[in-house]
Parts: sequence; C-alpha cells; structure tokens
Amino acid sequence: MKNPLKTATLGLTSFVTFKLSRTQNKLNAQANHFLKTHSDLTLVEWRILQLMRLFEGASMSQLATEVQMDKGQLSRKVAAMTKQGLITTNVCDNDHRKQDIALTDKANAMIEAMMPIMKKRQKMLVDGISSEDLDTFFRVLSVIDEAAEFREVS
Amino acid sequence: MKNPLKTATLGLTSFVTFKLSRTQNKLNAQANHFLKTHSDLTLVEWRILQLMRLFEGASMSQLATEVQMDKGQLSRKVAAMTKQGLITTNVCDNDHRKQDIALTDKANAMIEAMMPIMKKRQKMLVDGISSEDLDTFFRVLSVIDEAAEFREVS
DNA sequence: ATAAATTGGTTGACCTGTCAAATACATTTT
DNA sequence: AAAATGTATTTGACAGGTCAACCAATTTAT
Repeated sequence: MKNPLKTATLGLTSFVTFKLSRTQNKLNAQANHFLKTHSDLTLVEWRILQLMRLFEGASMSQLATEVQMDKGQLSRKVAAMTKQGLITTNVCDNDHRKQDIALTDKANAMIEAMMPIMKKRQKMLVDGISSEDLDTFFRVLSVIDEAAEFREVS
Repeated sequence: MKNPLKTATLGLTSFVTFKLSRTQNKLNAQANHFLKTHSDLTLVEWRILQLMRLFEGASMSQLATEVQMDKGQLSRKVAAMTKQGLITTNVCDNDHRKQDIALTDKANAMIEAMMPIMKKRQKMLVDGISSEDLDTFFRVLSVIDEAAEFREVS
C-alpha cells in the first residue's frame, strides 16, 4: 500500500466527500495514464466518445445533461474533435438549432482498440470485491447521488 | 428524483468510474452551493482550511501529498489566502526552505461558523443508509482506491 | 400573426487542476 | 569544502471545468 488513506486515522472518516474526491482523483489519473500510453485520447475525449457510442443519436445538450457535463465545454470539445476527424456534425433537418453529431470510422477504430484495455481496467478495479458488496456499494452511491441534489440542510 | 442515474439503464453499469465521477461532480456542486450561500469561501479554500485544521503544523508538501492535491496549486492558494488574511506564513527556523503556515483567528471563526452546516450536510448525505451498508461502502471504496494505483492491466 | 418565452448551441471570462521547469536551501558524497 | 543529490516551494504554461451572456431557431401565448 503505497499511499494509504491516512485520512481514516483522523476525524475525516466521517467526511464521505473527502474520500470520494480523493479516490476520484486517483481514478482520473489512472485513466489518463492508460489512455496516454495506449492512444492519443484525453480522458475528456474518451468520455465523449463513450457517450456518443452509448447514447447514439442524442443531441449535444442531451449528452451534456446526461453526464453532468457543461454544454459549453462539450461544444468546444466537439468542435475540436471534429477538426481532428473524430466526429462529423450536420445541422439537423427537423430543427435547425440542433446538430446531428456522429462518430467517424476513425473514432470507432480508436474506440475498438482502446475498449479491451479499459474494460480490463474496470474489472481490475472491482477485482476481489464480492458481487453482494458491489451491489451494496452501488446502492449506497446512488443514495448519495440523490442526496447530492438537496440544496438545504437541516 | 430530478436527475436519475440513467446510465444504469445502459451498458455503463459496469463502469464504476462513470458513476463515481458523476456523483463526485454533483457533490462538488452541492458543496460549492452551501459554501457560497453561507460564506465567502470556495471549495478549494474550505478544503485547505480543513486540512490545516486537521494536520496542524504540517508543511505544505505534507498537506499536498496527504490529500492528493497539487503542490503548485496549494502554493498559489496559500499565497492568495494569506493576502485575504486567512493564513499566516513564516519561513521555518530550522529549515529555511519550509514555510510555517497557520490559520488566523479570522479563518478559525469562518471554520466555526461553517462547520455545523457542513457537518449537517455530511449527515444528510448518508441519512437512511444503515451503518453496515456504509461500512461496506467505505470498504469497497478503499479497495478501489488501492486498485487505482495500478498502472498495468491484465 | 406577432411578441414573449424556451431551447440548442456558441463564446468569453475566469477559476481549478496538472505537469514540468526553476529556485533556493539542505544534506550527502567525495 | 566543493560537487552532487535531494527536498520545499514557486512559477509558467496549458488543459479542464464552471458561469453567464449571447445568438439563432422554435415553441407558446395573446
């Protein structure tokens, strides 16, 4: 254990958010590492590609709200990725405000190349955790996720 | 439920990191909201104050490694917060590289004023979760936290 | 039909996060 | 004691994230 959760030894234990944030930072760093060593994609780009793959046909604002991502950031990233040849955009026929966005073959190839590694990583992360524990984990996480929407205390 | 975890309905279920990141974003937004409506502190500033309170006497680099925070960012923030009168810095007598940093009365007052609200928030987040489930949650989180350090798959 | 409100997307400004290089002091080696 | 190495902090550069203003197209209300 190179870098133990020393916070546990202090009063921080009760602070769910400290631990979550810490782990989250480490996970991001790890994901970035894998992407950098196996592709030219950044984490943000990878996430956008995944999103587009999973929510095929969704508009930009749909994607943005779907994963709690800023629409401005998404807009800029989509523009950049279009320039890189990963995405094609066309104004929607029905609604001229919307953009029809789609993955190019190049993007799909990148996804296919990277996917096995990222799947292995996901498996590795939860390796050794029983499925009951994992269920509980997700259930608790989802309760916290909902509670994170409250804007009033007490 | 204003903003359900729709990801659960897709193949994303298996992606621990997507959910964690999503929840983490929402938690940050919530913390920022509480801090903004009840104080003049940003989330980063709040975290630094907490750190200094809990790891009293620690050097900047100790604090930084302790919570996975960039030392550069910390350095800049400490400078800014010193200007705001929240922190005092003095070059350490023993080792002239180090800075002895300490909270001012103003900072301590801010912490005391804010603490009850933030504690209530933490309670609210885990309200209704049984202590067994919460234990499991933290245990699983800590396994993931360790696995996040691996830099090789398969 | 026209004004008002809403929605999808873009842009600017600014703060946060990350990485690497630079600086300055301290310790170890020779 | 000088050179090399290590450590604490600062600074620069740049990507990522957030907020708010903005424009254009569409829908709703009058």
